[in-house]
Amino acid sequence: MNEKASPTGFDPKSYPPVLVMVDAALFTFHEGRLLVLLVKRSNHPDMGKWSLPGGFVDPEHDISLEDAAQRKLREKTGVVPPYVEQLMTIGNRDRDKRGWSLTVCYTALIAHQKCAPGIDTVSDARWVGIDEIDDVELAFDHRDVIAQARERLKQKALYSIVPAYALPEKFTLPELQRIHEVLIGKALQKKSFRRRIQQADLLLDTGLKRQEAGRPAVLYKMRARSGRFTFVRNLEE
Amino acid sequence: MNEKASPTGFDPKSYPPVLVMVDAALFTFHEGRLLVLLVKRSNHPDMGKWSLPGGFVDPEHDISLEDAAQRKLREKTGVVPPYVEQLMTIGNRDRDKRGWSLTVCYTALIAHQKCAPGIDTVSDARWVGIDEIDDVELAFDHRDVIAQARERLKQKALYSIVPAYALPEKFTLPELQRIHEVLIGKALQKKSFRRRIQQADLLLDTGLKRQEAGRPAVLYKMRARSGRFTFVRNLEE
DNA sequence: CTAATAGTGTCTATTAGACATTATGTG
DNA sequence: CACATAATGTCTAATAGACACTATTAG
Repeated sequence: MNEKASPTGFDPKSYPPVLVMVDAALFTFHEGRLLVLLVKRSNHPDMGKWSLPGGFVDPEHDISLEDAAQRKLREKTGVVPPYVEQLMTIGNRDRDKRGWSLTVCYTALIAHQKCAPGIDTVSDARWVGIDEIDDVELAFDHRDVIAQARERLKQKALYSIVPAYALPEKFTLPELQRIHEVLIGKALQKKSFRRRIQQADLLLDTGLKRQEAGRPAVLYKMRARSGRFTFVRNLEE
Repeated sequence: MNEKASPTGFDPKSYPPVLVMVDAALFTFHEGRLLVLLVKRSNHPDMGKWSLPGGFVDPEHDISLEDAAQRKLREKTGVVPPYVEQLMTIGNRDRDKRGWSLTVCYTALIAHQKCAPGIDTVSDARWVGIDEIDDVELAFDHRDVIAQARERLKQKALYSIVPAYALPEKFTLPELQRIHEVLIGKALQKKSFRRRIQQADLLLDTGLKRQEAGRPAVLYKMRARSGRFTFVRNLEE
């Protein structure tokens, strides 16, 4: 219906260009809080506001969207997070005043300590507690993206142990339960939480323990495919 | 890090263009079979092969991606399906020989009879049984898209009644169970299936019945928010 | 010893699976 | 009546919630 002009078929380049970006909501868990990484915009539009790490896809260097997203994350954190999953794509006429714009958004998780140590000392990137995000001026529609990413993570906390990727490689069950509780927004039964994980055999006992106060806790690490495992029965919200 | 050239900041238009498309895997259920709508490509590349309904986003006319997807679907079926959900976005250097290309893919569901009656008589669009898809020459990476859409629908069949959107507005519980069984790929317990739906109060008794052979079945329709409801406990695969 | 935290035992409640049984239509 | 399909009754099995209990460290 749109193909009327050229007889040799249709020339895609006759369309005005679309601005194509990738953005990533990178979460981590530190000192009992869920944090998201923000970077300060140094260019128009929305200069000076905070935004998710991301930017334009570079067709000359990026092989794929995943590639582009990983590159943006590596530029900000120094490493590629162990969990990167496509969240959704937003594209419309009005989200960027430079033109019709589209962003492919990713959710990513990483251990706090694995990030470039620079992050906390550099002024153009910072971790923000998810509950303080309302006080931050965010660029574009990134507030919506963060909200959606958080909602998806909450769902995953109900039926998987994906949130473990926001912890160090070795972690304790109380730590894992804690991040699930923060995501779900309610206290969980210790017994239920542990039972299902142990029954599904998702974690490997490292033989090490961590002690802070009271009885030392066993340090576990994830088994190979545990990130993809889903329980048939969810925890209750 | 990429912003080095222009002093006034960064010009997105200095990047080579990305081809931006939307594609939709539209499913329906008819005579016990899950069908997907394919259209024959009339242009290069992949001319003559079958593809998902879709095409280039038109920044001058499409307000948003959802808008573009709905437009493409309306062009092929005459109506906008009652269920359209973003599936995923694929973008890379090699999927389209015309250049770096990106497609935002949607999963859609519709009642078979609600489509333009033309579909079955027109040669450039046809419903294909999902199990016969291996025998069809498909354009681009659309085979992957269909596989992913199907997998996601299967998951939804395990924890929701979203598949009901592939049925007419009024449908019977045996019909709904049938499409769930096809998606999940296994027979379900009638009692379990009905019990959970009735307990969650997802359907409305229309007072009508449908009879084919044996006892007439009650015709139901979906309640307002039933499509978003999720059971806490899944059916087993 | 107490305080603190990790981890277990065990009972109940919910709900899916299995499968027999009853209900309601046609011819 | 027989047949076909719809719908229900009822038992079992699996597993999450609740919460009391035991275990292991520090001081």
